[in-house]
Order: sequence, then C-alpha cells, then structure tokens
Amino acid sequence: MNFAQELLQWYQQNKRDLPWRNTNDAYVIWLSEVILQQTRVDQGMPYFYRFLERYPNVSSFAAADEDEILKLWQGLGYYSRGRNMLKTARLIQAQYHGLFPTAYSDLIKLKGIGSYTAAAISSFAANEIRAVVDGNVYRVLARYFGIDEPINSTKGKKTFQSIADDLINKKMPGLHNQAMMEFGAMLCKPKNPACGICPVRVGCYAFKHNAINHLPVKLKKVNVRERFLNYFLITDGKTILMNKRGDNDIWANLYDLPALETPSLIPINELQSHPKFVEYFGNQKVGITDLGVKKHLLTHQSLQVRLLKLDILPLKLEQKWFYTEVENLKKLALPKIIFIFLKNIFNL
DNA sequence: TACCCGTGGAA
DNA sequence: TTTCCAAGGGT
Repeated sequence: MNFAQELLQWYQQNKRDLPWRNTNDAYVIWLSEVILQQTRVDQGMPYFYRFLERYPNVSSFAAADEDEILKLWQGLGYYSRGRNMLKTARLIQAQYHGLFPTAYSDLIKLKGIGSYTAAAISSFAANEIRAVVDGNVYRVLARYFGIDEPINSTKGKKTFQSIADDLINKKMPGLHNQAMMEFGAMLCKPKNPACGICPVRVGCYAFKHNAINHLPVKLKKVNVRERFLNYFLITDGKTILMNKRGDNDIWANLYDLPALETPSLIPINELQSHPKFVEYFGNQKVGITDLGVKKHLLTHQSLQVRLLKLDILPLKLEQKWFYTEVENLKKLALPKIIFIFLKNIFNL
C-alpha cells in the first residue's frame, strides 16, 4: 500500500465518532467547519450542538440577527466567523432559496469560506475531488515528504496544496481528506507524535532523519502589542452603563464597558486628570474603587484590563454608550474577560 | 503581502 | 511563566 492508502486504512480503524461525520448535509458540515477553524474539537463541540439546536437549517440561521449569533458565539473567539456566517446564510436564503451549495466553485465565493472550508464542504457533502490543506495536512506532508518550505509563505502554500492535490483519492475524496486530518490530529501531532505506532514511519522523511521537531517550518512569530484598558463600572445594581464596540478593533460589534485606553498602566489619580476622563466626568468629585487588573492574552495583543467602579454618573456619554438593565446583560455578547468581570459582580 | 482577528489546552 | 498552536479567512 502507498502512503495515502495506509492513512485511509488507519483512519477506518481509528477514527473518532464525531457528530458532523454522520451527515451529508452541507449546512451541518459548514456549521462544524467554520466553528472548528483555528479551534480545537473539544472547544468547538458544545458550540456546534448549541448552534444546530437553535438553527437546524440555513433558513433559521438566516433569520437570526447579529446580536443573537454573537451571543451564541460568545467565548469561542474570532467573532468575524459568526458575523460572516450570518451574511452567508442570508445570501444562501436569498440566492439559493435556502439550498446550501456543495460545489467548490460556489462555496469559495461565500464570506467566511476559504480554500480549506470550500474543499472540506464540497468533498464531505458531495464527494467533489478537492484536497483539504489545514494545519494537520501541512504537518503530515512536511514531515512525511521532508518539505522545509514555510507553510505560511505563498510559495509554501502552493507547494503543499499541489502535493495534497496529487495524493487525493479520486474515488473517496471525502474519506481521504478526513483521514489526512485525523491522522495529523491524533497521531502525527505537533508535539510528541506517536511515531512508535505510526503505520507510515518507514517512509517518513522526518522519522528517518530525526527531524520531527523541525518540521513543518513556519515563518516568524507575530509581535504582540501591549495595551492597557481602564474599564468603568457604573451601576446602581439594577442598570449599568455599557458600550457597543465598533468594527475596527478587537471584539468587533461585541459589548463591553465604557473604557479609557492608556499607553501604560498609570496610577488612578493620574487617570483622573486624563483629558478624556475630565471630559466624561468634569470636575465632579469621583469616588473610585479599584476592582483589580487582569491580564488577557490574544494572538496579537497582550491586554492589561483594569476594572474601576465609579460612584458617579458621567456628564457626557460617547455615542456608543448606553444604559441598560443588568437583567439584559445575559442577552449581550461580551468578550471573555468582560464576561468574567461582570459574572463575578452580578452572578450572571 | 503582511497583518489582523480569541480562547484555551498542553508542555 | 512562556510558548506553541488548533478542521483559517479577510483585508
């Protein structure tokens, strides 16, 4: 047996029973694939069930509003996935009469569906011959064939896609794709791969040359920006002042608290003389309780988030600020760090 | 093209 | 504590 045949056999004997593998419904597959983008199966699984129960088909998804989708997406991260899914669901409802397309050429045009997801849906739902290349496939191919081109360079991506295209099983493209990914996820893992029980280690370049830890090659890490956010908790216990975030920063269109960002973590008395603080609160005597600083890490940013309880109302509100019932908080999509703060305060 | 977008598990 | 990175895509 050749490489691909070995992996297919391994897959059929060792695959996990995952819920999105028991269907040909392109909508259900789309749901699972987008949820799983850059997300571990264990983390995405509960969201998959929640979304499928709430929106059993693309028509019901298309009928939702953005706040609903984002709320259900809360805690999963990369929130543009949820917003793009809504755009795509509405387009499918309008232009495809609610019938989810399965052709790669149609799928690739949709928001939130790139080359990986289009290949996954078309091969799983319709057995179209399209090779998926995700993080697992990059790793498996780089190690087995000894390819040291960076997986995040344009040239590297082309190379790996080309190899994956050559390998695909034209009679069982869907199964083949599943096998490649499952093999990477379960056996040819990033760290401590199970080479001892690997069915293809004899032909594996990395195993033979002791290069498991050097492949795949990835170009430079992102530099992480440090940010300091001072959040203002302004509440009487029944109502609270909230902020709706814009779409040009992290947590687009989610809700948080009124905030003042500073270049560094400054003392609270300095914060009180900040021009913006004065603009909001004027010369009022402001009682401030420091509820603490928490660190919150994102892929590209390291946030230090300070929560300050103010015992006074602002004289001026930014456009995106609004008062709402504390009871209404459970309907708003909140960034994880804000959710933790408010959960501890209000027992949400 | 380079950079942006969350969260959490594992080592 | 730090680092990596996970069924990637948009701009």
